[in-house]
Amino acid sequence: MSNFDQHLLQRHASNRKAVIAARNQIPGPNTLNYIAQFFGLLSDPTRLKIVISLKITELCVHEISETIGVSISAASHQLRLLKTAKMVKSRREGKMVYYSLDDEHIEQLISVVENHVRE
Amino acid sequence: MSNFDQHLLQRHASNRKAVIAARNQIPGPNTLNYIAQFFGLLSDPTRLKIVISLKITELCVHEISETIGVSISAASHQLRLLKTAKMVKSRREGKMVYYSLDDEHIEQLISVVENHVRE
DNA sequence: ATTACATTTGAGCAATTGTTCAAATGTAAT
DNA sequence: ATTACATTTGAACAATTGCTCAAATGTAAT
Repeated sequence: MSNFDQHLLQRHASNRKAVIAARNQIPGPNTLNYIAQFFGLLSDPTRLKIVISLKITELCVHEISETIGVSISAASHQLRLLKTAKMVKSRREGKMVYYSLDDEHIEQLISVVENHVRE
Repeated sequence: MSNFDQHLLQRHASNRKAVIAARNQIPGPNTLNYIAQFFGLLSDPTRLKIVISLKITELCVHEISETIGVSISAASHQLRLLKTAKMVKSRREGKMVYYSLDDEHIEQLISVVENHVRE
C-alpha cells in the first residue's frame, strides 16, 4: 500500500468519524422540532413585535394591536400561537384579556441576536 | 368628577403610557426584520441540523448531506442561505467545499433554547 | 480533451404561513 | 333581554418556503 493510499484511508476514516461525531450532536426529532418551532415563533415580525412589546408590562389585545400596528384579529391569532408555545400567558380582567411574557429565556434570546446585529 | 370617572381617566392615561413605552421597545424595521430573519434561519429542521452538526468541526457538503440525511442539493440550497446570513463560512479544498460556523452567538442561542426545552 | 467527482443553480411543485373578513363567543352595564 | 365592547375563531386567499429534478459549473486526474 502506497503512502498516498494510506493517506486516503486515514482521510476517509477521519471523515467517517467526523460525520458520526456531528450526528451525535444532533438531538432527537422531538427536541429538534421543538427548538425549530421555538425559533419559528420568533421569526415573524408580528410575533416578534408582540413579544418585545411585552418586555416592560402586560398589555391587553387592543393595546397590543395598537402598539404593533396590526388588526386585533391578526394579533389574537398570533397570541394564540405564542400562548400555546408557553411564550406568553394571559389573564382576564373584565372584558379585557391581558397578555404577558411567560418565559425568562426570551429576553435573553433577543438580546443575543441584537448583539449579533450590531456586528 | 366622581372618583369612578377619575379612576377611568387614570386608567386610560396609564394605558396610553404603556402603549408608548411598549412601542419604544420595538426596534426599527431594519433591525426588526433582521432579527426575524435570523430566527427564521434557525426555524427549519434541516438548517438547524446543519448548524448543530458544524459545532464540532467543519464538514464538506457531501458529509453534511450524509450527517443530516437530506439530498446534497437540498443541503447546498440551505447552506447558501446560511452563508448569505453569515451564519456559516466556506473554504474550498480541491473539489470539496468545507463549511464551518461563522458566528459564536449561534451555539449560545441554541443552548438557551435547549435549556428552555428541559423545563 | 475527456472523464469523474463535488457542488451549485434554476424552475417547478406541494405544503405551510399570515392576513383579512365575517361570524361567534365572552363579559358587563343598562 | 339587549346593547356595547373585547376577544376569539374558522374559512379563504395570496405569499412564502423547502424540496426534487435536471442541467450547469468548478476542479483535478488521466
